[in-house]
Formats: sequence, structure tokens, C-alpha cells
Amino acid sequence: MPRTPRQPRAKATVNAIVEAGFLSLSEHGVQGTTTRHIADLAGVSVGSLYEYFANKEEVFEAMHHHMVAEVVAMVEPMTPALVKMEIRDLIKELLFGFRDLLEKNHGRYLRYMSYAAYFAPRNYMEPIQRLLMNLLLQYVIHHPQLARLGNLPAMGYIMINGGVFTVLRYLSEPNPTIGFEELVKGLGDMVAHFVEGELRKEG
Amino acid sequence: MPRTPRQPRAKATVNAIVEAGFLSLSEHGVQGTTTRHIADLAGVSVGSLYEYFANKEEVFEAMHHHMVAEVVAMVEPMTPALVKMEIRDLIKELLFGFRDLLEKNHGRYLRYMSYAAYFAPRNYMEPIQRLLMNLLLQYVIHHPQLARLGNLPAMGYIMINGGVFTVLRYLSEPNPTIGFEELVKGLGDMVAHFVEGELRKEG
DNA sequence: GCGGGAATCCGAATTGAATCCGAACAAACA
DNA sequence: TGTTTGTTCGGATTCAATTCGGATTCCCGC
Repeated sequence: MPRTPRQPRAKATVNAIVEAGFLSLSEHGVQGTTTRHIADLAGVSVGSLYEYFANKEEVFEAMHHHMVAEVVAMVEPMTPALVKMEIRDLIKELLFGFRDLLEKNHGRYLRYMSYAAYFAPRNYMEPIQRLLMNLLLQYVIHHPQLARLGNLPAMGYIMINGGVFTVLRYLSEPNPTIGFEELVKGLGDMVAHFVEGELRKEG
Repeated sequence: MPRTPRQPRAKATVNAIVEAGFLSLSEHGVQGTTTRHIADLAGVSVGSLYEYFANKEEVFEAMHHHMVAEVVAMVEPMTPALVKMEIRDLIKELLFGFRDLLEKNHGRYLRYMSYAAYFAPRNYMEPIQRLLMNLLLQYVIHHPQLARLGNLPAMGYIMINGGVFTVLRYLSEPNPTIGFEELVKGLGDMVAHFVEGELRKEG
């Protein structure tokens, strides 16, 4: 039964542990990340770690929340501008932002993501998916001609998942065979053509 | 230094261990999968496991090879028929086959896949991606009008990765909000519209 | 079908990481 | 200042991964 930090000192400790989690993961991978490592990097003892986290898993979960919160903090303020853009520009804007966020701090979030499926097996991407689905809905509202598109849930599911995972995979690649710009352009074209094609079909 | 099995008895042992690996993963997840578990399920002792695998990781790697080999064994014989199909039918055929394979044996491969990023961080999907890229090339050869498409590598990268990960994610979902048929149809439409759109642009 | 070396199998012993716990220290507050 | 509550510490415990030496089984030449 982990305790919740009350005093600022304790909050700093918790924060240091989460930070250290990202560091250790980047440095040593999952295998090499021991509680001692994390505690050492955080400058506290292992015992302290267990004051606030029931187990090592929970440290990873906290890291996950941290990352999701940052993604949300990036996307939400952009939303009003995004929904007014041309679809290709929206995608470009979003994906470049996403890349920058993932590569911040020497790629800590990216590194984390490549293990995320392991730490948080169930619906670990769900909040982000919901965020993007919401963006899509807002976009449709601002572009009424899109309302004719059929089966928005399925379309959204494909575009969002396909897009997110493709970008994640791409950024994790040590020697990509194509450039990030090409990838973004390709994804933009894909979505744009899809929308055009569907509208043509409907109309 | 693990030994290579020579006698049939030993081959059966190795096989039983890999089988047990899938079983244990399905039953207990990564955390719960101990060498003792695997050995028990395989009906051998832990010592025997270490005769043929340097460590637990290697058992997972063997499982990975097993799965990749099955995917290849599924796709390769289909290829001649696939390349003659309409693009939407190709996708439908491929994805239904993929689903059936992943759900075979109570979803053992699917279960495995959801942890694969952890076991085999480096290029764990690379052989499958190459397989599908090859299919795409064959397809273009059989449909010369597609040769006008620009940037085939980027297009292929997006379609293959986006498709594979979307389907994997979908199949792992406990309560999918859309049907598999919708997903497959959506992916087919996406690719078909994309190709049409690009051809229109080029022409 | 017999004997010896190679292959295989076993499971107790070792090792090291995760987790627990009770004492020591620090802050808040009266 | 004394008391209560929050925080930190690091040694003790537990449990899984891996090792190792010996027992068992197979295979091949006789």
C-alpha cells in the first residue's frame, strides 16, 4: 500500500524516481532497469521507492501517465488551430509535434514507448486514441462537407492507429530507409486521397 | 553455450519447450512465465531447458522464429493467387488469413505478438515486413499501370506497417468498437483510394 | 546382446534482484 | 520543547534464473 506524498520533499522524491525511471530505461533497457538502479539514479534508497510505488511496475505506470499527459498537453492547445487547417497540414503539424515530443530529452518517451506494450498491456494507448478521435470529430464539425463520410468510427480507428503506430515504428528504426518528411507526406496523401475517394463515392 | 539437439528425443524436448512457452505466455503473461513453469508444462526439468537455450530470452526468440515461419508459410503459397486479384480482395484475403493464423491455438501467436516488442526489440517485424514488401513488388509487376506510382518504398512502408499494426491492435482489443469486416473493408478502401488518387495525380 | 562414450536429463545449490520492515531522522504543530 | 506524523534508510527475506555434477538413456562398433 504505497503512500501518497504530502510534503514537498516527498513530491520531489517521487518525481526524481519517475525521472530516474526514464533515464534507466534509456540507459539499460527493461532488463537492466533494477529498482536499485532507479533508486541510485534518483538519489534515494530502494526503500523510499517502495514507499510510493507498490512495485516496479507502478513506476513504469507513473512514467506512462507522465508521457500521456505530455501528449495531451501538446495536442489540446493546438486543436483550435488544427481544425481550421487543410487535412494534409493538420497531419504534418501533428506528426512533427509528435516527433519532437518523442525525441525530447534524448528520446526518453520514444524509448519508453517501445516497451510500453509490456508495461501496460491493456489499452495503453487508449487515452491518446481518444484524444485523436476527438480531434477528428472536431475537424469534421468544422468541415461540414466531411459529414457525408460514412462509418467515421472505423475510418478514425484505422487512420489513428495506423498513423500512430507507423510513426512510432518509424522513429524507433535505427536505419530508416525513407525520410521522416516522406513518411509524413505519404500519410497525408493517404488520408487526403481516402477522404476524396470516399466523398466521390458518396456523392 | 546451449547444445543443439541431435537425437529425436532431444528434438522433441526442444519442441515441447517452445510449445510450453506459448502456453505459459497465454496462461500467465510475461511476468508469470518462469523457467520452472515452462519446464513443468513441457514435462522436463529446468536443467534440460538450459541444455538447449542459453536463457529464457532464447526460448522467446525460438517462439518468434516459429511464428514468423508460420506467417511466411501462409503468405508464400498464396502469393501467385494474390497478385492476380483486385487490390481490395488481396487485402481481404490476406487479413482474414492473418487473423485466422493469429487466433489459431487459442490465440497463442496473438498473445505472443502483444509482448513481442519487449522480447525482440530490434526489428522483430522485419522479416514479415520484407515478405509483404515483396508481395507488393510482385503485385506492381502484375499490374503495370501501377508502375507510375511514385515513391513505392514510402507507400509500401506506410501501408504495410499501418495495416499490420492496426490489425494487431484490433485483434488484441478485448471489446472492439467496430467489426473486423469493417476494419478490413476500411483498410481496403484506404489503399484503393490512395492508389486511385495517386494515379489521378500522376496522370 | 554387450560395453563404452556421447547425448540427454535431472534437481539441488548458487546468485542476484524485488520486496518488506522496523528503526532512525525530519517536519509540523501545539 | 514535546509529541505526532511523514519520510528515509538499508539490512533481511523471498523467489526466480541460471549453473553444475552426477544419473540415465541412446547409439554404434564389436
